[in-house]
Amino acid sequence: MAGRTDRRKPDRRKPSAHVTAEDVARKLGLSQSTISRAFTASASISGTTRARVMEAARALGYRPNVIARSLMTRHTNIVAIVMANLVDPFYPIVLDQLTQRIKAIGRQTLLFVPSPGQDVEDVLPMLLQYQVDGIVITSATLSSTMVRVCAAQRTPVVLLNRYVPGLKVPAVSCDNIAGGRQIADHLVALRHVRPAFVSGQPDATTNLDCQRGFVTRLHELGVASCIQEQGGDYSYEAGFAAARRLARRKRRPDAIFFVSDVMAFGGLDALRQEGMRVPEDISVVGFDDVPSAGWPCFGLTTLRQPVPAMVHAAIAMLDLDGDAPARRRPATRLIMGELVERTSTMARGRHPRTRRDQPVDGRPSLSGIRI
Amino acid sequence: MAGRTDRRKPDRRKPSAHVTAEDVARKLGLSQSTISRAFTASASISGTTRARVMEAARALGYRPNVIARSLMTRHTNIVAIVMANLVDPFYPIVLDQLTQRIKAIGRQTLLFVPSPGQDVEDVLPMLLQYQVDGIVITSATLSSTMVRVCAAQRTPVVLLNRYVPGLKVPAVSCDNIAGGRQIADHLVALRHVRPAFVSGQPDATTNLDCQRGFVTRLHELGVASCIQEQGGDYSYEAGFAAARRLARRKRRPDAIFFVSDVMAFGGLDALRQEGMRVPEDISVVGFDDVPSAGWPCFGLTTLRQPVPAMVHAAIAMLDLDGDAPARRRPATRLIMGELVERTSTMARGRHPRTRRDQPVDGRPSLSGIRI
DNA sequence: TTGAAAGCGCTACCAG
DNA sequence: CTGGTAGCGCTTTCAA
Repeated sequence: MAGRTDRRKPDRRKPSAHVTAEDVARKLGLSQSTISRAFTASASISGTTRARVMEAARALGYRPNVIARSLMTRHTNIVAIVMANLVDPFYPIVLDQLTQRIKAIGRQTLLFVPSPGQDVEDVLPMLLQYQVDGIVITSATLSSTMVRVCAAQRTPVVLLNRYVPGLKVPAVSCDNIAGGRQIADHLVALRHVRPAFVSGQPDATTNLDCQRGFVTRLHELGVASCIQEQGGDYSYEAGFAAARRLARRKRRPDAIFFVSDVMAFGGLDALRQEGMRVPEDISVVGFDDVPSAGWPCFGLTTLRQPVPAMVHAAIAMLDLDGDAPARRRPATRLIMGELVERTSTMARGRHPRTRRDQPVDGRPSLSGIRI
Repeated sequence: MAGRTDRRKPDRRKPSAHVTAEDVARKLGLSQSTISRAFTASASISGTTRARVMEAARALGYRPNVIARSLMTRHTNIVAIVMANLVDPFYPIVLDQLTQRIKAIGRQTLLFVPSPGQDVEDVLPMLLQYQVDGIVITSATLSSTMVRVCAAQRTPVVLLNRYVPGLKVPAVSCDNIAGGRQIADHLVALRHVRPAFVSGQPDATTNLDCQRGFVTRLHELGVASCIQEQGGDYSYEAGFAAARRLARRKRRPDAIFFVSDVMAFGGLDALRQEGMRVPEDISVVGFDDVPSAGWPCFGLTTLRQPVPAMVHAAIAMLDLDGDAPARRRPATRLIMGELVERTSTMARGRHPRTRRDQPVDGRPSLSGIRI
C-alpha cells in the first residue's frame, strides 16, 4: 500500500457541505426545476415562489453551481485576457480597465500570462477548453489558423494594441500612425531639425506605425532625415542604451521620440548621464502616457493612448450580448491618441515662438539634473 | 413578437462544431470511456490505444470539455486572485509571479479586481460559485465569517501581504516589523537623528508593522523621537504631499522612511521642489523595491520585499496537491526582506565612517536635481 | 405556473 | 486494459 502514491487524491474531492437545488426543493416541497427557475431572471415563476426559494436558499447557503450551469448553457460568463508584458506599467493600466469593464458586463476575468518563450497561439486551445465567452489578446498577433479555430468554436476574439494587416480578425489599437504624425508636428513646431526615433520590438505593428507616421510626417514638413535607433524591446534599459548611443554620436539629435514611456525614462536618465540637459539641449517624447510620465522628475511629453476608449471598443467588439449591428463591425478599429505636452520638450532656436520655449507656469525644467 | 427582448439569446448557444468524446469513440470504434481515459494521465490504458485516440482527436479537433470534467471532479484547476491595487507598480509584479506560479502547478488564474468601493468579502461567494481550487487575496483582510464559508466549501484561501492577527487564516507577508527595524538600523548607522516615518493606509497591518519595527528599533538605538506623518494611501501624490509637509516644518527631519516606494518617489520630487538635496540634506528610504527604484533618477534605498518567496509560500499554503505535512502549516508566515542600499541615503556628520558617506563607485548622487 | 424527464460531456466505478 | 452504466448539478423542453 506504500507503493501507491496518489493515495490522498480522492480525498481532495471536496466531499462536503455543498447544497444543491435538490436540497432546496426538498425543503420547500417543490421541484428542482422550480429552484432553477427562481435563479433565472427570465424564467416564468410566481413572485411569491421565487421569494420563498430565495429565502430558503439563503437559509441553506445554496448557490447555483455555475459549472453545472455552464455545461448546459455552453457559456461560462468568463472572458479571457492574454497579456504578456505585466512589467511595463502601461499594461497593468490596461488590465485594470479591462477587468473593470468585463465586470461591468457581468463577466469574470480569466488571466493568462504567457511565459517569456511561450507563443500566444499555444495557449488558445487551453482557453477554448475553458469555454470562455470571449478572448482579449494584448500585444500579440494571431495566425489565420487560430482565427479559424476560434471561429469554429464560436468564441469571439479581439486583439488589443496590435492588429494583423491581412487578416479579418477584430482588433483595437491606438492610431499609431496618427500618433507618430502628431509627435512629428509637435517637434517640428518646436523647430527641431535632427530628430531621432527609438523603436521597441522591431517587428511590432505598434512600432512600425509610429515610425511610419513620424518619419513621413517629418518629410512632409521638410525635415528630411530622421535618425533611426533600434531599442530591441520596450524596457527602461533598452531606452537607456539607445539614448546613450544617440548621445555619443558625432552629430547628436536635438530630439528623441521613444516609442514607449518607459523607454523614454531610460533615455532621460542616459541623456543626463551623458551631460545633456532635457529639454534645453534635447527634447524627449514618449508614447503611452503612463501615470509616472506626469511626475515632475520625468515631466514627459508623450502621446496618450486612449485606454478607456480602446478597452471599451475591444469589449464591445466581442459582442458578448449579441446585440451588435453586425453589418458595420469593422475588422480593425483605430482610436486617436492625444499629445500631452509637459516639460521634456521645448523649442529650439532663439526666437521664442511657442509657449514652451521656456519653462513656464512655475513648472520647473529638468535641466539641473546631473545623473 | 417584437415585445420579446431576449430573442437572440438562444442563438448565442454556440450550436456548432464542437466534437465530443463520443464522436472520437465512434470514429475509432471504441467506447467513450476509453477516450476519456486517454486524456487522463493516471488512467490505465494501453499506449497504442492512447496514441490512436490522440491521433483521432487531433484529426477531429477534439479537446476535452473542462467544464464537464469539473462537474465530476469538483475542481476547476482554477486559482482565483483578488487584487485591488493594480496601479501601484508593486502589485503587477506580484500578479505576474503569481500567475506564473499558478501556471507552474498546472492551474489557470481567475483575476478579480474589486471596484474602489467594493468590499473583498462581497466577491468571495462569486468566486466560490466558480468552484475555484483556491483563492489568493492580496492586501486585504478577511472576516471570520468568510473564513468559515470558505472552509465549509473546502476552498483554501491565503492572504498575501496582509494578515489577520486574531484569525487562523493562512497568510504570507513580508516581515514588516523586521523590515522597519532594518531600516532603523541603516539610518542610525548613517548617524541620522531626526528620522520621519510616512505611513500609507492608516489601518493596514503592513503599515503598522513597519512603523512599529522602525520606531521601537529607533528607541533601542537611542533615537528617541520619530516624526510620524500620515500618507493616507500608498500613492505618489500622498508621498509628495507628506514630504512637503515634512520639509516645511520648522525642524526638518534628516531622513524619511516612506512605507512604499511609490510614495518615496513622490517624496523625492517634493523634497527637491522644496530645495532639499537628496541624500546630502536628507536621506530617503522606501519599501518594496519596485524595478524603478533602481533607476538612476531615483536610486532609492529601499527594503526589498521577497516577492518570489512570498508567492511561492502563498501558493504552497493553498496545498493544492494535498501533499502538505499539514501538521506544521503555520497560520501566518512572515518572510524576511532585504535592505537594498542605493543613492538616496548617505551618512550625516563630517566623519565619514561608512562607504555611503559620499557617492562612490561612479554612481553619481542625485544632488544636482532641482525640480 | 409548475413538475417530470431528458440530457449537457465528462469521470468513475464495476464487471469482464 | 476495456466497455457498460451511473451520475455530477443544472437548464430546458413538454405536459399538466
